[in-house]
Amino acid sequence: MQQEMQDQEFNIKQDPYNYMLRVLFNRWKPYIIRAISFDQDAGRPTYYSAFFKQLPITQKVLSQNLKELEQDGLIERHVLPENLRVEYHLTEYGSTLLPILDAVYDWGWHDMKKKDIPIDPLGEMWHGYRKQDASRMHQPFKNKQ
Amino acid sequence: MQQEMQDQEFNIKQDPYNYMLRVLFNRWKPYIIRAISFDQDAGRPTYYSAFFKQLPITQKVLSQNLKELEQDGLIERHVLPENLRVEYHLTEYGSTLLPILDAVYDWGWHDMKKKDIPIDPLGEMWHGYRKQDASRMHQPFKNKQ
DNA sequence: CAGTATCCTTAGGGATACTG
DNA sequence: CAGTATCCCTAAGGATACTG
Repeated sequence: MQQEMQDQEFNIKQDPYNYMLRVLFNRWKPYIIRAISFDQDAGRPTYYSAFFKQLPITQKVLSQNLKELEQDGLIERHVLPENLRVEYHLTEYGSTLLPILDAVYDWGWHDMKKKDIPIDPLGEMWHGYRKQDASRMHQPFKNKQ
Repeated sequence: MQQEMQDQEFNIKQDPYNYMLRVLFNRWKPYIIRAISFDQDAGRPTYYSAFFKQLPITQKVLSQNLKELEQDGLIERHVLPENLRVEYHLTEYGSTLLPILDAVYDWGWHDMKKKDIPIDPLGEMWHGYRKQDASRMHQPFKNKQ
């Protein structure tokens, strides 16, 4: 019985850390979730087009990530037929990730400060590390100027 | 003065989330830190060769990650000249990441359970989700059978 | 407006061999 | 024993064009 146990190796594909790399810790998901959460706090939904006003992400990558986040139960997608817009909301389940994201951001923020690495001010606003300035926070990245 | 603020875009390279993707959330670092922490709890150091008994990682990738972790102040490297071995320890600073890693693992573990995704038992032992079995936990991955 | 579809680039990691 | 050095490969993301 010990033998049948021993012929197993660690399978990273079935481990929660690796799983979380797919579910949450990729290049854009923390920012997408943060953007939705930020709008939610302000009492408004997040439209598909709104992400581009905050994040230099392409449509392909955004759509991919939104689809995965929806399939994983972290966000909800609502189509408004009258004007062809689509709203995104954080689910309650998805919001259970916010404390983790906060802890990660905070650790990183302090480490960067400690090491004198410059920190992006927009991200700081989203996280309350800098006074919020609406005129900057929704300034489009594209069609700038 | 508002103008000079507005002509800035979000620079992901200077944001803590992205920074943490390099510092901590890559394929192997959570496991490396976990392995050292596990040995530390058991009162012993972690030798370079010991990682290969737990993780299917290559020497190149392990060395790379250990070097970064050391440069980032998360682990310490001690050479024992008498027998040419090298020990690795978690620094106090590095151990401040453990609560975050635990929270990430736990969220992922519960999510996988909820969705009936099989979870690797070795990782569960390292995290106390399964009774520890020393005979399995240090079974080499390489030269198996 | 909110997406697909295609093509391309690159960074991270894997395999293997070699070294002080 | 504890690493480098090379070469290779894939998966994630970027650029651009098109669509209901």
